[in-house]
Amino acid sequence: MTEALDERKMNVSVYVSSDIITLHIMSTLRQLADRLGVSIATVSRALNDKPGVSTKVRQRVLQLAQELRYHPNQAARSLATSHNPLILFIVHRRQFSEAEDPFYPNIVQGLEEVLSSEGYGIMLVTLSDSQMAAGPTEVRAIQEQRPSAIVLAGPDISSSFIIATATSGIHTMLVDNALRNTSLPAVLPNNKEGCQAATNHLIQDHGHQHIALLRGPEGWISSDERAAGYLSEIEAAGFQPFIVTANDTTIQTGQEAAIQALDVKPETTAIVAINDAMAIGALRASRQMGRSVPGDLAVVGFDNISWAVYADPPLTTVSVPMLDMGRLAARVLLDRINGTLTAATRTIAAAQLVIRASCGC
Amino acid sequence: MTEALDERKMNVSVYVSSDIITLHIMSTLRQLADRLGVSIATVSRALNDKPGVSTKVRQRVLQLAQELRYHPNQAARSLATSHNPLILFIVHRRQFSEAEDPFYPNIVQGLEEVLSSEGYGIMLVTLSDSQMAAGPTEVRAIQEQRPSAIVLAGPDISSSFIIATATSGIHTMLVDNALRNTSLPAVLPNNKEGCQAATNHLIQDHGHQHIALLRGPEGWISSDERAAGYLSEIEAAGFQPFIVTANDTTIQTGQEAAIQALDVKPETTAIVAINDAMAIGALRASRQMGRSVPGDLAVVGFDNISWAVYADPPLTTVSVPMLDMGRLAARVLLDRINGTLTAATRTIAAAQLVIRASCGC
DNA sequence: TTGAAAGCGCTACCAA
DNA sequence: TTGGTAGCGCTTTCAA
Repeated sequence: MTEALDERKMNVSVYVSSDIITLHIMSTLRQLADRLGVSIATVSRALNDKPGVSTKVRQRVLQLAQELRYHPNQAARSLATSHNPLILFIVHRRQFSEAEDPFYPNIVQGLEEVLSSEGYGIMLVTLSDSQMAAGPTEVRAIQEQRPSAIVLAGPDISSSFIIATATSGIHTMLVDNALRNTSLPAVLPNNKEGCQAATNHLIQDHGHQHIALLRGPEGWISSDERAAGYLSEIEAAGFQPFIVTANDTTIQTGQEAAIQALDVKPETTAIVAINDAMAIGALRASRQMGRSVPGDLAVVGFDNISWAVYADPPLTTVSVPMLDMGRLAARVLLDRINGTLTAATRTIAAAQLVIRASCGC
Repeated sequence: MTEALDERKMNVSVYVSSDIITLHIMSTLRQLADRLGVSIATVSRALNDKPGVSTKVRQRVLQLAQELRYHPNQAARSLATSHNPLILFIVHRRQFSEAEDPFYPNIVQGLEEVLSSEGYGIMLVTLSDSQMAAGPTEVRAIQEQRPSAIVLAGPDISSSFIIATATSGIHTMLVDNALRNTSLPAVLPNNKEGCQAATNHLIQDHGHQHIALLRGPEGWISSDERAAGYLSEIEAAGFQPFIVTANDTTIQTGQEAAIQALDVKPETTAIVAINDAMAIGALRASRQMGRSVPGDLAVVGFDNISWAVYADPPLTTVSVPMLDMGRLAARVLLDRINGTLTAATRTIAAAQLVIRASCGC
């Protein structure tokens, strides 16, 4: 089954596997031009919807491109235009753990959905502590790919890294994070209002007076803002705030924080957790300490992850529309890249209280 | 604060934002060569560790590259070498849902970890039903990026798409899927043995005789293999198998399947679910039907997702090392790309029974 | 050991 | 409306 193939000028790659011989032919502008008897410049214009091509020629080009399944070589295009339609999605690499959501999967999904429709790709990058410390100039993907923009996701990206990236002249935006006193575009959920709603629900609808907050590290914007929402409601009601701060926002730390809260202030009758993971930890802690939820202790979370509804009891929480946040981020990014929008933007996605059983309803 | 800058031949991009002016200079081979008084060919050789450069010159090149923070332009390199160090990670886009794990996040994490250390990037692509039907030639990312390899993840990628991709001459591998009668590399957990261990545990250690299986669609290899594991143990023990097949493997379908199982065969005392999502659904169903777990009904899952331990009761399940599967997949891929390994490989990651409370232990 | 130069496939400018 | 052509930044022959 052998055949003499002149590979030299043919742009043909031959793949041999057991008995199958497949030719994967990628056509080029040159080939289209030759077959049509026109110049590659004309073909390029036609394909890119640029003016200066007669409708007749344009149609013939489009037609043939279709037939030959022509697709431009992105590397060549990037080289010629100095523009790579690629977004880098960067997160901090957590060590030692199969984290629940290492990549904000639903946000990435939303981003991918709209970016791909505009011809952009999305590349995932995780940064170790040392890479983060070394800064963006030491991140290969940034330097070698020359992406159109960078998304920095999560509260655990150092602000020095953020600043270095943003000032390096590359479009940068933040997701689930924001930099104060800065005009960096960011998309965030409506943290404060969401947490106000949750806290208020416990106060107004259930009459709780001793409500503890379980939160993550100071400086993590979501924790800070949600805490602010909690505080404003507690103070408006004239109650004493009681806040336990953990160094991470996981089930584990939530459990520990809840135990501490109930130890220190046994009179606590309700807990607001900064996210669902911590809330689930709190559920766990209360079971462990012999308190029934919601009978002896009400618990509300934040995020509305998919497991929240299956917690025992089903978790009252504040729903964060991750998919939409991804889509929003993509839109902002595209606007920036296209220069449509130059003003600073903080995009806020609506977070909504979803009432289930853990609050006592 | 204005300054006349000749941008023409300078490779300088100017970024102006409020008061800051930052120059992001990307040096090129040409610049290194000029500063050193050597040819770009020499610089290229030195940088790429190729023979034919005196150690003296090589050192000077490396030194200067360091100073100028030189990084090669990947687009130019891809164009020149016809090789793009990029892996496409492709999944099927689920409609209408913020799926729990749209991207196998931990697998992606494992992939990224080892691929990035070898200079490869990983790009995420989701395929709609229509794109899947149209085949790989209609996927822009595949045609335009010319990636080094493609990872097709999940059981819901059509085999026609898989075959078309694999025979198109591009390195292809499967994750959490496999094609029978084919030499396509794939990485999978040890499904059958894992499910045997789980089933066997219910039989031997807990004395169950009426054990139902909740599974996903026929043809989804993980479901098939796990079901085979269940069957072999049930039959070895001389019991009657009882299998409920759902059309997806979610909490929702698990709940429905469990209800159906308990309706049809109320004598069922134990349930093996094909994954943790379905197992959590089963937990839910049994609560709903007034059966306590594990008292009236034992339940075991598969996957050991991070929430399994926090289910009520904590879920006995079979742990699948997602992170390792990603790493393994990356290794296989790199071997393929480098031509180190040409033989077909099915890589099996060890799945292990982890015993918690839902089985009755 | 070095350098010159021919591409890789495309865009964009300048002439015709 | 067209075509010719000079790059984009790099790799890789081929000569020197």
